[in-house]
Amino acid sequence: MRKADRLFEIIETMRASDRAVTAAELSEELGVSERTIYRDVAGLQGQGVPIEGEAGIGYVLRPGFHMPPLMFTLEELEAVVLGARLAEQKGDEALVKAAERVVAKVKSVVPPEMKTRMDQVALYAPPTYGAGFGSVDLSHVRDCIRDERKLEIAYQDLKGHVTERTIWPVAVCFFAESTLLAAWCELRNDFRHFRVDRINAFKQLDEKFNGGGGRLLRSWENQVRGHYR
Amino acid sequence: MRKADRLFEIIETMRASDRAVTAAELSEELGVSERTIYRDVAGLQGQGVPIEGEAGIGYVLRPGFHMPPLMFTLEELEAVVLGARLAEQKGDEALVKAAERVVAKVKSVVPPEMKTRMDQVALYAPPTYGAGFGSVDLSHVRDCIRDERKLEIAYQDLKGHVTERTIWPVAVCFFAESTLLAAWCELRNDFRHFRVDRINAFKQLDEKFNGGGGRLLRSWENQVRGHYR
DNA sequence: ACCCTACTGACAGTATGTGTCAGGAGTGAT
DNA sequence: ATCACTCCTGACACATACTGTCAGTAGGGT
Repeated sequence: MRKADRLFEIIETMRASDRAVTAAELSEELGVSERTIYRDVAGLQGQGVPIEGEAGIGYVLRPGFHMPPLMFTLEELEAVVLGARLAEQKGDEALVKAAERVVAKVKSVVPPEMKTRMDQVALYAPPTYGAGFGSVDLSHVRDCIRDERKLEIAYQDLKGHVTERTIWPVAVCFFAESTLLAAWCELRNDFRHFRVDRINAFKQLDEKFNGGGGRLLRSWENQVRGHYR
Repeated sequence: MRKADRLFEIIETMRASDRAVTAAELSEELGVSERTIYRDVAGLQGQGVPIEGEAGIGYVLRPGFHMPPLMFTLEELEAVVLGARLAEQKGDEALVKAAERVVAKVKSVVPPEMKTRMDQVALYAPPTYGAGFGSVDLSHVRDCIRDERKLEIAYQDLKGHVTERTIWPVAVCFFAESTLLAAWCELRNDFRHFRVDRINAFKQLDEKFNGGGGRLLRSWENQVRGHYR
């Protein structure tokens, strides 16, 4: 149980200090070697804790680690809860958990009298039956979208023909009836939409594609928009 | 780095859940044995985290434990954005605006590099066509639910018969196909569900009902839950 | 140029975490 | 009163993750 709270201590120490904190100071305070401090900090950074280190200076904790109090109106809180409940019905497992945590976090930064209101939000999104994702784990797909990682899929079209394709995943669309994966298809050399329940197999490739920080997403959006009009 | 964030996950999971969480559930979710969960929980309790465990029930995180909530993760931000987009498709006008404001507020507290990510969330909820609300302004209905104000409606049933009822609105349910208003019906002296697109007229009464701060809502939830099983 | 600092890699010993098994005790429903 | 469920504890063996030491690279500030 030593390491677990040492990580916590590191953050607290950085937050308490106004100037930069050196690894040597932390090492002294926590009674471990500097090497361990460097490892711990690397681990924290890997977890997304915004610690910045500069040679010759030390470490500083960039603001944005803790959540500042947010003020929401009653109506906005209802929107948060309804949104989460809808997301819970539509999303994959990881997204469901994320949605629950969002509500919990919002609840914990909101003034006390609002908290009970959040438990009583009278907006419901009942389960949409049979909206399964087949063999595909959507959370992996979302990871690939974020990382701009290529995917190799076996896809079964309307007539039952199976084709293997390498695709650049762009977006996931939650239609009422089905869930689609929008992607650039190397086979067709164009954007295509794949119903996730018809994807028989998928493999995450090491190869990445260059999405240009949302450029590919925008171009897909434009194409879809044009299509719908 | 596995144990450190597992401890954190345990707390988050407990806080996110409204009911008690069993060690088996945690073990499943975190991919470790139950024995490890018991050890972790014991460790957290030793550190002063107010986790209460009761045999036959599970674990609950006693309120009053105020660990400063951490900033949203990427996945949680995705859930916020998806939730808002779904709410925008399902909700009434006021709720749509509220959902937009939620995203704006969340974006304002998130570290800069996350903001661009939020613009690039690749989860879409296309409009569900023909999900109109008829003549009913749902935002008024939601006001009445919050205020525990009675409603007088003219309701057209499946056969086209119109009845006038005084109801105590309890909840709004967003089904894929339609939107329902759950309410205590004074005419039937029981809970009833009204499709909002079949409500011909509705008038907000000055008279209030006593919902007992969510008691009526809970009793409706229980009745529905029983119905579905 | 010099010191301070953040970083990285390799290596070896050990402390620590983990699963399995086995059992005790309390709770709530039937 | 039984049963199913749950929290909880102890023991033990195995694996692995953690740690310190040493050595070296690179960047910042004066």
